[in-house]
Amino acid sequence: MRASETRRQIVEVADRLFYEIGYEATSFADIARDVGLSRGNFYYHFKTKDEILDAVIERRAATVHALLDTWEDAGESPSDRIRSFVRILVENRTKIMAHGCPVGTLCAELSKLQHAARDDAARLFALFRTWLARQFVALGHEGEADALALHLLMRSQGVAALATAFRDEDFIRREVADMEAWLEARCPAAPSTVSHRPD
Amino acid sequence: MRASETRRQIVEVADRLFYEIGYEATSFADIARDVGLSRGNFYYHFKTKDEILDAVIERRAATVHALLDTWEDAGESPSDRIRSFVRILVENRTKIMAHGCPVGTLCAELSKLQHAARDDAARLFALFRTWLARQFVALGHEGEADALALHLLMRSQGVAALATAFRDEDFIRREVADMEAWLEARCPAAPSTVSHRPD
DNA sequence: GTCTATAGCAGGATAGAC
DNA sequence: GTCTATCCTGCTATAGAC
Repeated sequence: MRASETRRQIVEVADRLFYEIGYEATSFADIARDVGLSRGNFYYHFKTKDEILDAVIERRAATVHALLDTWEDAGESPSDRIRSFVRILVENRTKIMAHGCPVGTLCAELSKLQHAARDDAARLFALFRTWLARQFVALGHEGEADALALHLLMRSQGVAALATAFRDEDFIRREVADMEAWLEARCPAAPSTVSHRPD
Repeated sequence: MRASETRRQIVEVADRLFYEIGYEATSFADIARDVGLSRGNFYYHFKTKDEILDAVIERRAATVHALLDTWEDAGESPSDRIRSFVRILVENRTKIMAHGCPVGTLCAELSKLQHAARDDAARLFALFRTWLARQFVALGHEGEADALALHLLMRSQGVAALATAFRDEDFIRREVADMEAWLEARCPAAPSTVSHRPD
């Protein structure tokens, strides 16, 4: 098999295992087994575990970019696009209840390990942050776009964390509906009469 | 030294290390070193790592109970008490930016490891949940007290997660102020004119 | 109750044959 | 590019002296 294809498979499997059982808990043997490789051959493709982590983070960044592009194209209005972001919590509820948010849990794990790739993982959050902020700017919230973006990111992280702890699907749906109502209050079509700060 | 005192020290050190570097990443050698014990002697007190984990979760539950009791006694009104809960995010900001929320990160880690103590850790969340719900009942929100409690827990988890990723103290303060405003709108003294559901 | 010594195993990583 | 065989390290855990 071509090296690039084997490499791609390794990163794909590692991405899944890092998400499902965590970076540290995933061993070379686990990845090799799932790819169908011997442990020895593994090192032809990746010299260290850190290298695989870098490749996985890069892959996730590409996935996030693709996702944001899809929403950008599909959403008629900025608020439709933001709604797409909010709704992934419901769409991915099964995985989230089992393993949390892929970005949030990786960041948390790498932070504790004081891993060098810690900031690279945080940059995945930043992708959502800047994209959301751009949508809020388009909605006319220039001065507070970044704060609103962080607020929404914060909520989605909180929902993911509690959904994992309590495994409560109704809770996810309730909070997503709440985020949509919050968003509705900030659309130019139905402007809030009180304040533009997150509440 | 008395066995019970040594045991207490082990649990105290393990509690700190599990928080700072994570359960799996913490080795017996780490704990033994910080306590000032030989690795061998360790097993006189705890037979397995899981036993230490159980003791740490028990210790954290006691800490949470003590904290809730303090707030219960100190807070003049239920909303004062809830405000105490919200403000730990600011008070513990340095530790939270470095290692996240002790409860949330433990739950996340044990979930990924599919550890048997997973649900015991989630029960730490439940302590806050029922306590907060009781305060909301006292504020006259009987039917939605649990949903409001979960909403506040969700927010605090989200803030902790993003604070760890971005290490942004201003973000924490802004969101805490926001939670206080949200709470203000739900106090009988200044009732919300729109709805009692979290928004 | 504390120590040293050590078993036993799994992980990351390497060498070299094919 | 893939394999087997192997090394080293660090971990959990045990045995037994003091």
